[in-house]
Amino acid sequence: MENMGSWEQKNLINELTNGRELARQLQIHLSVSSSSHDARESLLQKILTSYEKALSMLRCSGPVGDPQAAAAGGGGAVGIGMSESPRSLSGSPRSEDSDKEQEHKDGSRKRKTLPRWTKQVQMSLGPGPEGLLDDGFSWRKYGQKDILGAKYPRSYYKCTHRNAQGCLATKQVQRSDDDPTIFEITYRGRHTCTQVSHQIPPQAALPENQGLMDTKDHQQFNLQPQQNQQQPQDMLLSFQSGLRVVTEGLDTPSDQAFPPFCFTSTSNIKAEEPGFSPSMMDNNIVGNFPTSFVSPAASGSNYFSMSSDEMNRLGGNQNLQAPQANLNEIISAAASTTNPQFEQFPFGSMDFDPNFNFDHEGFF
DNA sequence: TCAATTTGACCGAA
DNA sequence: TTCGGTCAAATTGA
Repeated sequence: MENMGSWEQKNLINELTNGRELARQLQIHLSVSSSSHDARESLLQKILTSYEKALSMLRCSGPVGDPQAAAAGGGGAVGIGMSESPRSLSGSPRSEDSDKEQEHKDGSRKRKTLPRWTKQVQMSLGPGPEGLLDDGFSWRKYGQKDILGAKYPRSYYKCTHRNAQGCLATKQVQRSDDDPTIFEITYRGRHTCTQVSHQIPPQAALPENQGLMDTKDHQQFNLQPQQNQQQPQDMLLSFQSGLRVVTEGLDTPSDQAFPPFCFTSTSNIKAEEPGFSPSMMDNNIVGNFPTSFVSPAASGSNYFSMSSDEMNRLGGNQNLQAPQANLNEIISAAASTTNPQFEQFPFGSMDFDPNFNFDHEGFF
C-alpha cells in the first residue's frame, strides 16, 4: 500500500466502508422476516464484489494518480456498487473517466460524459409508468431501449427545456429486474434551465419508515457550499414525501422519493461518476442543496445523509415549498469528493472543505 | 394544431 | 462487432 496514492487509498477505504455498510444492511435484512431472498442475495453479491475490488486494489495498487485506472477498477467510491448491477445501471462506468477527458469533444450523439448518479425508488403502489416518477423537473421521454440482461427496457428522458434553454440534464429510468416496483433512476448532467418548481405534490406523509437501511450515520459532508445553487427545488421535491424510498442495493443504493408516488422515505442517492462528488449532483438532486452536501465522506463513509428536518430547513432557505412531512431521507452519495479528479469536472471547480460538517445547523 | 411519446436507425465507445 | 445513448420521423393524444 505504500505505493498507493492517496487517491487509491481513499478508494480502498471507501470500498471497504461500502462493504461494511452492505454487511450491515444484510444483517438488517436477515433480521427482518419480510426481507426477500433476492434482496439478501443481492446484498451478499455486492459485499463480495466490494471486497474483491478492495483486494484487487491492494494487489495491483495501480498507477498512482491515475484516476482512470482507479475508476476502472471500480475504484471510485462512487462506482462501487454499480459494477455488478445486473441492470447495468450505468452503462459504462469504465468509460466515465475517459469521457471526462473528452468532454470537449461532446458530440451530438456522443455518449454523455456528464456526471451521473442513481437513485432507486420503490413504488409501494405497484408498478406504474416510470414517467410518473416526478422529481420536480419537466422531462420529455426521447427514447426507450432494451438493455442487455435486463428484463425491462430503459427509458431515456431529457429536460423539457433542452431546446429552449439548452438544459442538458437527462435521466434514465430502469425498472429493477428483481423487484418491478423498484425503479433505478440515473440522472446525468446538470439542469441549467430556470425551471420553476411545478407540481408540488401533496404531502403524502410518511414519516415513519425510514429506514430500511440503517444508515443512520449522519455523515459529515465535506463540501463547500456551492455558489451556483440553481434549482434546489429539484432535490427538495424529490424528497417530498409521499414517497417511500427503499434503499436497496448497494450497488446503487439510491433511493429516493418522488412526489407523485407514495414511496417510503428513505432515499439514497449514489453518485456514479468515479470522480464525481456529490456536490456535482447539483442538478437534480444535490445540486440543489445549498452546497450540496455532497461529499465524500472523508470519514470513510461514502454516504451522506440528511434528515427530513434538514431538508425542510433547506427548503426554507430556498424559498421552496419544502415538504413538511417528517421525511427521513437518507441520501447516500458515494462520493469521493476528496478525489483529485474532481477538479476535472465540468461543473467547475468546487472547493470542498474536508472538514465541513453538514450536520452543522448553521449550514442549513 | 401542437406537444408528447414511440420506435427504428444512427453513432460512438468499448 | 456489440451495446448503450441519442436522434428524428411517425404516431398518438389533448
